[in-house]
Amino acid sequence: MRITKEQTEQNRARIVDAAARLFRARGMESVAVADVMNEAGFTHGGFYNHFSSKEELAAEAVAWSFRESTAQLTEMIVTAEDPPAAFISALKGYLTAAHRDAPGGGCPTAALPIDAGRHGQDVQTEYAKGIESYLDIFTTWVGGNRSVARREAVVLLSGMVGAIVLSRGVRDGSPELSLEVLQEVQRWLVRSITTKRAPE
Amino acid sequence: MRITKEQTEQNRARIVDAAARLFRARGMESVAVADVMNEAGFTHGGFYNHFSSKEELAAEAVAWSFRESTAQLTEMIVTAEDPPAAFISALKGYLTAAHRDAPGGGCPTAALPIDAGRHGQDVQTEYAKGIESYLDIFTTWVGGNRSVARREAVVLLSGMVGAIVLSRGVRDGSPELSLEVLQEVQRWLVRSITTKRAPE
DNA sequence: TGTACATCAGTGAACGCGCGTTCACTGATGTAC
DNA sequence: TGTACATCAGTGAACGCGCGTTCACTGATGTAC
Repeated sequence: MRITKEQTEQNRARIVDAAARLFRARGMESVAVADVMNEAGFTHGGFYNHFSSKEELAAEAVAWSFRESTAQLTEMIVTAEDPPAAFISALKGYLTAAHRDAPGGGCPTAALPIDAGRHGQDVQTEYAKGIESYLDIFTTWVGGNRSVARREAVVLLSGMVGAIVLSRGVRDGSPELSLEVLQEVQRWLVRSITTKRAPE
Repeated sequence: MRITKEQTEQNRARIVDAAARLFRARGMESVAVADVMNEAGFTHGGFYNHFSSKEELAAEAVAWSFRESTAQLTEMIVTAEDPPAAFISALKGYLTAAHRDAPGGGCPTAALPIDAGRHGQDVQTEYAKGIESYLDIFTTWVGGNRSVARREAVVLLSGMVGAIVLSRGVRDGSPELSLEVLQEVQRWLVRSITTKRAPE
């Protein structure tokens, strides 16, 4: 059952993509190699034709999800008629119940920080690179002096990530609190960006 | 080898305490029942004399860690000469490498949001109650109009939690970024509270 | 271009190991009288 | 208060199951000539 080289590459990509989704949705520990292979449409035995270990897959899946999600964000902003407005609108969309409830296709920054912290160098390196790419996008669109914007970006990203992880943590325990967190941080975020832009 | 009733209660508490530490440090999935029992100084067989399942322990451990950590915080503020200053100082201490590197004895809000989100009702309920108790403390010490203070508390807590989880996620992958996040969010936090207190 | 062999992606069974949970056993505590 | 039996927390072995990883096998693709 040997397969075309291109087909092999495609299959490998399908595995990474499946892992990227499952890991964000259910956590790296709770997803088995067999789950990933099954999600990708294969039996689990073939896994080691592509990867030397689950850890290696984890690092690639982290890189993959950041690439996908930063590309989406950039695309959304750049193709808009009013990019700065689209940026704010994207950040607002980040802090919604829809994003909270769909971690598998959502932001890896918010889905994986704790899992990343508990994994090895490779995973953490990819995670850190991913965060930097988010910060770069934020810094660009916050505008103004670049080093000031960078600081603002760090604060914005922290607030947004904190809001998502908290809202997910209490979702079933206190749905009101979960929504309150999203709403208040969204309000704060819009206020922060617009006042930064038009000071006084 | 039957044991005194009081001794039984103490032993149970030791198990919960060990779990509370290990779960925050390494995550609920990665810590085995046998690890907890061993940490508490027992063999693992006796676990089910105290708890009906690991899940039940998880819910109790969450409640326990919040009780411990909010009590510490309150104590620290209330016994200080200048409580409002002690509050700010406590928040600053939250955003340090020391706290980042000691999740086992640190804030459960920052250590467990994602684990909590992936667990059952009981765990999430305890987690949500814990967050509310944190928000109550924040709301009190932020001061001013209570509903405004509550909003401020939600934003502060989100920013702080986001900063800690991010700094932990990139610690080994990018130590500089890890510190940058803590530092910038700390700066933002102090600015937020002090300007709120003395507006212009 | 055609042929013959080597390669290797996918399959499905298997291996070891660790985990949550159960169980038989022990002997000191708790309790009924 | 003293005695006799029941209870039950702790021990250590065991059970089943799921996991990461390995392996023998297959047959179409890749390659050397």
